[in-house]
Amino acid sequence: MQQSECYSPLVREPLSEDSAQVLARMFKALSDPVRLRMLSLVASHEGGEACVCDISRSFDLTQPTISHHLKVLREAGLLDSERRATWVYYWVVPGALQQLSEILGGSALSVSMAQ
Amino acid sequence: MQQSECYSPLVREPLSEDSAQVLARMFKALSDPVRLRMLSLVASHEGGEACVCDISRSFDLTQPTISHHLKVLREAGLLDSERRATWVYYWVVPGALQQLSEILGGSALSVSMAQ
DNA sequence: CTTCTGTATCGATAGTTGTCAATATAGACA
DNA sequence: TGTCTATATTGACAACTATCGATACAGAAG
Repeated sequence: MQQSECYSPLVREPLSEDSAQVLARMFKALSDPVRLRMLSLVASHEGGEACVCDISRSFDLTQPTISHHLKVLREAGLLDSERRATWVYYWVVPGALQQLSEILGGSALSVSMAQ
Repeated sequence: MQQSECYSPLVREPLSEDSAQVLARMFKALSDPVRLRMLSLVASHEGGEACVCDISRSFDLTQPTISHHLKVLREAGLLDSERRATWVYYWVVPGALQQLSEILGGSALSVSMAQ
């Protein structure tokens, strides 16, 4: 199996400014420990979704702050949400994490032979 | 092949605060369009490495700013560097990108069936 | 309509960050 | 030694962000 052909986009050629812009926004959403834990909590929650009340219980932060972080994750395209009666449920946008994963790692050995 | 068994760590269970801290630092290094392009430029450069002079030529930024971004990427564990005579060369730390990739995506379908 | 609960938005503030000009450092070469 | 080039560090500043308290909004239940 050839390796030089299956590099990730990031390694195959320099990112365009536009691509970098979009990607940076997604990574920025992941650049906060609280948001990473939120995303992981939602992703690993039963049924693949969690309401804000579930999430709030896991963090020692005020409710507006929780809401703010969820908004950042939603606007980055990582979470989606829906209101059901009194509660709002969040889930991971299908494919979003895998898309980022592929951009970074692509194939297994992408960068390991650079040196 | 079963899918529910090969989820990425992030999807399998809620991240610990410590893990989130470490991960967030790496993602923060990727959260700037300039740094993403720099990383990509180095990774895709001939021989897997580039000197600062190569990098500088691709950005409309002052030299101190270039140097600052490279430092952030180095301190996040994504780039390493070495001085050779007058020039300083940077390369991607082997495995760094793939590690991040695995945490995000794990297996192919990790999140796509959440809904 | 009123009240209660869950969630979002607003406004303010302390802390962080991207950028630059100025300066310092390291090595090559006279 | 001194000078030149490549890179790093320092200091300053504007822009951004994480957080909070106060307030607004949405739906359920009286």
